[in-house]
Amino acid sequence: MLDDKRNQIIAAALRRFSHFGIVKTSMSEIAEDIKLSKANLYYYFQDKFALIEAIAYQIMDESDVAIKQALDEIPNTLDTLVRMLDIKKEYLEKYYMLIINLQEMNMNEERWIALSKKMFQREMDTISKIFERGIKRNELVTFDVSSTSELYVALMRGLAMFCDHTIPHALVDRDELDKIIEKQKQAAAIFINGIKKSTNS
Amino acid sequence: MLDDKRNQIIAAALRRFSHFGIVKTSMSEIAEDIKLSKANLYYYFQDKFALIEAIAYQIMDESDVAIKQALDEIPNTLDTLVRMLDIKKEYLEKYYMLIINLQEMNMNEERWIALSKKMFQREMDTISKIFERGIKRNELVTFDVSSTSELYVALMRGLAMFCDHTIPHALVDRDELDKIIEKQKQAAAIFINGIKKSTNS
DNA sequence: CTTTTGACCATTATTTAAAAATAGTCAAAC
DNA sequence: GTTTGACTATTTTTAAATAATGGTCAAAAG
Repeated sequence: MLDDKRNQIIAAALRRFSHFGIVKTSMSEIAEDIKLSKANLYYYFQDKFALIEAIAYQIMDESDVAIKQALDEIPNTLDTLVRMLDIKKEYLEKYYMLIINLQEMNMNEERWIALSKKMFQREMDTISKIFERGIKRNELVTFDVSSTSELYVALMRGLAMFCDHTIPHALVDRDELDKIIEKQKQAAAIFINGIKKSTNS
Repeated sequence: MLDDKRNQIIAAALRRFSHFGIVKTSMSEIAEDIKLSKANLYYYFQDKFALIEAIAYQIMDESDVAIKQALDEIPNTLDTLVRMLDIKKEYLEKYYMLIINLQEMNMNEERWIALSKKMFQREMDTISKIFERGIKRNELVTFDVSSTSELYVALMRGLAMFCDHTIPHALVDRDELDKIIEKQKQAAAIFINGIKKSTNS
């Protein structure tokens, strides 16, 4: 079955990408891993980007499921965001090199920018949902959900990038992950407090 | 006078650094600009770093004066922070290349890291003062000023780095400066609201 | 004693050309 | 519908040669 082969390829690529990164993984290597010729791989995926894109979407879908579950289980807005940060951490650890690479790719090529924007958009949509629920639950004040969730996501990403006070250097240091998450949680708490309906201090 | 020559050198270096950047400016060029031999320049500054450091401190001091003035004129915390962002924007525009370069320098060398940390520290100290005043004025709740101002500065810097939703790429795009400041102001508003004493929504 | 300089060196950047690797194609076979 | 070996065009790596730059120093000038 066509789909099965595609998934096999995706799995092999995912393994290499998340370990060695996108650039350091060649299409031949991926093909060899599952005993295919490179030409055959290109029968299933138009080009390298298409393969990467498929993987990116798969990861996004996968983590969306986990987050949707959290949304059902946790009513409180802040707790949900905190949970979300933990989930994101899991994924970052699991697919480290891949995710890092995805973020700092040939950002002068249309398709890469489009993918990057899509990923940001998906994250924004999730946050929007959480915010909207918070408003409905009368936990948060009314505000422009779109621009605020955009700000929130940018904030969290920026915080990740600017881990210690020295180098920004796009790639998140693996060892500093815990520290980053901690800061993000602290920021989330203040942020939510800043858009919460006041109930006395 | 020794100090006069030093200032002359600093002025010349500042001109070149803020225009062409640190790396693309050679010590010979700076010397030539003010009709000195390179060897003579080294009589006044131990090495290139010492010169850069002197400039960095000068800029920090200069902007500190402007900010201190804002602190005297504006009582409200958020307004003060907004003013601060405007001041920072001015400086960033004025010394663009220099400041950008300063942030992404050989960050594996001790002295650079130290300078970078110092700059962060200075920014943190200013924010701390603003926060402390806000607490004293009974405008803000009581909180750990140190860790919170650290978070605030990191937040703002990260936001600057993560301008549009695509490339993080350490250097702030000059054209996007207005957009960035806008976002920073929005973030500052929510942040302050998040640590403000509630007065009813 | 302070300031200035030309000549000098070591190390780092830049350039260039050749070699190797890689993305992607295609006609033909299975 | 799948699979492949053989092929190209384009990037990446590599390595060597060259140029530029940071930094030193002994000696001269003021």
